[in-house]
Amino acid sequence: MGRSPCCEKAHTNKGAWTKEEDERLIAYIKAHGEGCWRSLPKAAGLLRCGKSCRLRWINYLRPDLKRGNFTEEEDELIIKLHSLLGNKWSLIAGRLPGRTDNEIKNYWNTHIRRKLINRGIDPTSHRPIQESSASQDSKPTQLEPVTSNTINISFTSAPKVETFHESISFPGKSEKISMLTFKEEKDECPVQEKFPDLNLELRISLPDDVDRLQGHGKSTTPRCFKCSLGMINGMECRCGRMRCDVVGGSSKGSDMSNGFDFLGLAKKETTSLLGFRSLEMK
DNA sequence: AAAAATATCAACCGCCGGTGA
DNA sequence: CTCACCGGCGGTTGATATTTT
Repeated sequence: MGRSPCCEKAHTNKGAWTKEEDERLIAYIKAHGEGCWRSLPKAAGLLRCGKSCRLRWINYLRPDLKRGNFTEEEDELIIKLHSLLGNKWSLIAGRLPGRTDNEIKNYWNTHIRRKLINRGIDPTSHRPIQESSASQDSKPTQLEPVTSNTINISFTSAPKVETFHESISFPGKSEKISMLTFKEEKDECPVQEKFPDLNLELRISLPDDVDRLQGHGKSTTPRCFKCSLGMINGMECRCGRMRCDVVGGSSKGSDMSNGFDFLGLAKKETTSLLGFRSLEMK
């Protein structure tokens, strides 16, 4: 069963907006406010799709838009936000009053990318190009096979965040997983210095076994995701019959196939990409 | 001056998550 | 729980403007 189209395409205009259409849209929103984009075109007497109206309003007609060239400060802020957030244009736009996600996205693709490349910086990973290309491709997050039995998870696009290595081994598995884990943001943060009001509210944390991290005990049993979220032994726990926080649990209880294969790490051929950032963002 | 190449950016498309019936 | 609807997002396209040859 397919989804119905957002509007009647046969009777809608497409392409550039005319001045008259703009005026109608502005007048309608001034009178009735934003909302219910689906019914707006009809109510406003526009032969446009609701999405098209929304886009036009958000990106070009809104009175609080800044327009004009980006300042050097805005450039740097965009670069820094991009290094932290990746292509989350709406989040980036949220930190630049008067700028839209579309505008920033276009500006990034046409100006900033080139600017960074000229500086010798890979615009995707925000690392020096040589280093970046040496570590495989330019995806923001990736699994890099380090040795035949070690998998390294790196978060290449967050250079300002201090990381430390952590090795995790799984019973019955020959692989050892070496993770780059986030400690906390370093005290010096140019973005915050320059923009003290900036509240990035970024918390990157995959809850993990505290004992293991602190070196207490010899637990090598991975918790299921739900347990990691503090749902130990609850209905939500999918680890199987064992307490999944039991130190050195039995092969049954610790078998990855029995538990929650978080991020698919149990797979031997782990060459797929990890959407770490998207996990955290959503 | 004209043609070709390149840059810019407004707009579209398809997908996704939230929500309510 | 499922389904449909809606708003929102990110990637991409294509028309137009500008620069280069």
